[in-house]
Amino acid sequence: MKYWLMKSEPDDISIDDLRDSPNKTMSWQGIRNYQARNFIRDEIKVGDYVLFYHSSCKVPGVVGIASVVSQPQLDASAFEPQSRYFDPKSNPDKPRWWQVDIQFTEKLNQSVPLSQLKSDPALQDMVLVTKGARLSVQPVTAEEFTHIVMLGK
DNA sequence: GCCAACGTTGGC
DNA sequence: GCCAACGTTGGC
Repeated sequence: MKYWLMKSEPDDISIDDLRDSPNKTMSWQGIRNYQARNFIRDEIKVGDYVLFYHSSCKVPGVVGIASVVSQPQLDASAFEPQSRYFDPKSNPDKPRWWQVDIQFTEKLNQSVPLSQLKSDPALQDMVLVTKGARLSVQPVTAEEFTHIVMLGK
């Protein structure tokens, strides 16, 4: 089982939006970065654990836990001209972008802000802290995952 | 709103 | 294949 961190802008989709979705599940559409796409397409498996991260907001940080509940699927929003995620270079014969479904598990009792992640000696090797500042889907170690969840209790 | 960091594009 | 120009992300 693997562990991931996924970012979302809460003004767009927040942890509460995920919790309030049908079956507490959403298709994670709109990934338009190749490195993130490769993780989604090639490495993510059903049952993997996800730290849900709020970015581009007042207090960025980890706010909850989710899990992966589908195999990778084509991201059909790339084919829809009216979609904000439309990509004319992707088409069903030559798909470029992929998605998975994720399901709400729980909201942390207290969110763990980026400032805390950055200052915690146990988390200095996190992709988020080192080089992944702009990567919207990134791997997390089991130790990092457990540690962050503990901080949020 | 600014801007640093980084990714992508495209000319050569 | 290099690299300049440009676009995007995301913290502050």
